[in-house]
Amino acid sequence: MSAFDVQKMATLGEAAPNPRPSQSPCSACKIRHLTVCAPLEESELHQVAAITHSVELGPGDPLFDEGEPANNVYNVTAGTMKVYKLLSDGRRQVTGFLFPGDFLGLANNDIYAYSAEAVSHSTLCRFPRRKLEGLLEQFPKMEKRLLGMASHELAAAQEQMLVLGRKTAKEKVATFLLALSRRAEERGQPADPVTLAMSRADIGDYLGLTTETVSRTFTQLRGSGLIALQQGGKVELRDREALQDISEGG
Amino acid sequence: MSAFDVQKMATLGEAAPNPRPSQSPCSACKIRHLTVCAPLEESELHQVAAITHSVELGPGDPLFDEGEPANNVYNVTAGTMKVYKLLSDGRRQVTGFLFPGDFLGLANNDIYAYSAEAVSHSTLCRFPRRKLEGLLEQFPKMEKRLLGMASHELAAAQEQMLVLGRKTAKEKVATFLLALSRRAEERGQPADPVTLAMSRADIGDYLGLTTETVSRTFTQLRGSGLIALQQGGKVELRDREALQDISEGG
DNA sequence: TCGTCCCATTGACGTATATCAACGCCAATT
DNA sequence: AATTGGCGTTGATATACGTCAATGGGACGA
Repeated sequence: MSAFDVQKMATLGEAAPNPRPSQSPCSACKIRHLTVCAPLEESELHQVAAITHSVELGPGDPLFDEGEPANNVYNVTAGTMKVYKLLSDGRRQVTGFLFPGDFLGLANNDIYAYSAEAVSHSTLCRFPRRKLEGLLEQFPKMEKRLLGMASHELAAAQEQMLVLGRKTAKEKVATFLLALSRRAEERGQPADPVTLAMSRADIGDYLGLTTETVSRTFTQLRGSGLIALQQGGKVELRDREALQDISEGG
Repeated sequence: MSAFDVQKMATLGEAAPNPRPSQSPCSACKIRHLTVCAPLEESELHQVAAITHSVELGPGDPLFDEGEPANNVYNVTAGTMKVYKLLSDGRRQVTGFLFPGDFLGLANNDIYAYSAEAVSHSTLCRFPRRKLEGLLEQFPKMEKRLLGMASHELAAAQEQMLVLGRKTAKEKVATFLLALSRRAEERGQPADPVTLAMSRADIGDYLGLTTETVSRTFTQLRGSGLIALQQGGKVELRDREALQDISEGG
């Protein structure tokens, strides 16, 4: 068992102190590409760079846990993260997967409402909350940008409620694959084959299914020729139109 | 599917003209109490009043439909609204119930992502989007307030994902009743008995259940002495602690 | 090279909830 | 008073998905 795993188990068992992920100041060069910074002028970027730090996480590393004081917000710059909520008996709901450009850690009270953990090796840009607030005061356009991102997330959350509450397993998986493909495309990555960085268990916890049902549904879609499972967790979408029809309940 | 449902779907099928709800300018007196206006000075309120109109809806009246151009945002001032999304075959997911103080109509592209309809007789304050944007430019603290409200909604949406994806029918209903009670309390209304303005079908579509299962679950909770069903859709919470335990999966 | 562990897959079986159907209540209408 | 329609409740049955269990493969360390 690796040192990493020991650390993780301790975190789960007792309220362990936060892991100490590697950190270094964010370079202005990278800051420029952060989604929240899009509206800023070149001359304003260094003020953002002054308050940020880079964080690096390996697969399975926690970033923060539900209930912790929300001292930071983060922008994903590389890798894949997942955010989730737990019930006391261990049932888990993954509320989202996060990719480069995505934002996390906004909390309306001062406590994180969910836990965040790396799915694959990831890097993030950390904004101390207090300092960020000063920045937002200074740059209302940055605040406007944040509002836009929050609205976007809210719409995604409502869409996911429809998935969780009213779609069948097959429809859920088809919806998931297409959404993942679209998001990959948005980031300029290949939309087909889609890379599934996360495990079947994670997908199940995202879609309100068990790993077994997810697996069976993949098998079923493969049997119908709609997808093909490749090496390295890649999924080829062989018939997007049919998947689209299924995802809409057609 | 009942005749009622068919009729409703027909309304959606053809791009029906918007209902023409009764409208009148919002008085500054009421504006003052709008949640978005909380941060504003007395002297600033009349500028808000200048752009708003009051809208009145009866039970079942639509406010807007998913896919329509999002020309307005609204603040509920009285009554109960519901917002929902539909699948092509009529399956419905209610993504939220809205009470006085709640905001709706924020859309990050220019299209409503969901439909909104009155549950009970309701009044709302309408903000034309373009004019509101000017106002937000002028009052950054109003924008900050909006961001706070959006964050709050986002947290609620994530909580609801946990409910939809991972809770049993009994846990769902217990969670729902407690949440409704808390929200009534926040608005200064009696937390017990809770008034259920919405039908069993609406509750089912909110919790990812059928009306029958909702009904049976109420019956079951009543049988255990945890709730009592009163006249007028009121529910007495006779054992909040037990309900709380159930809602958390204990 | 061989275990070990984790993960994905597959099978057999169980069950929570959906579906289909009937009934009663209440309010509105005639 | 009789009729109608919407809504909530209850019962019988069906089924999609969960649960439990076994197997196999790839990554990793001894």
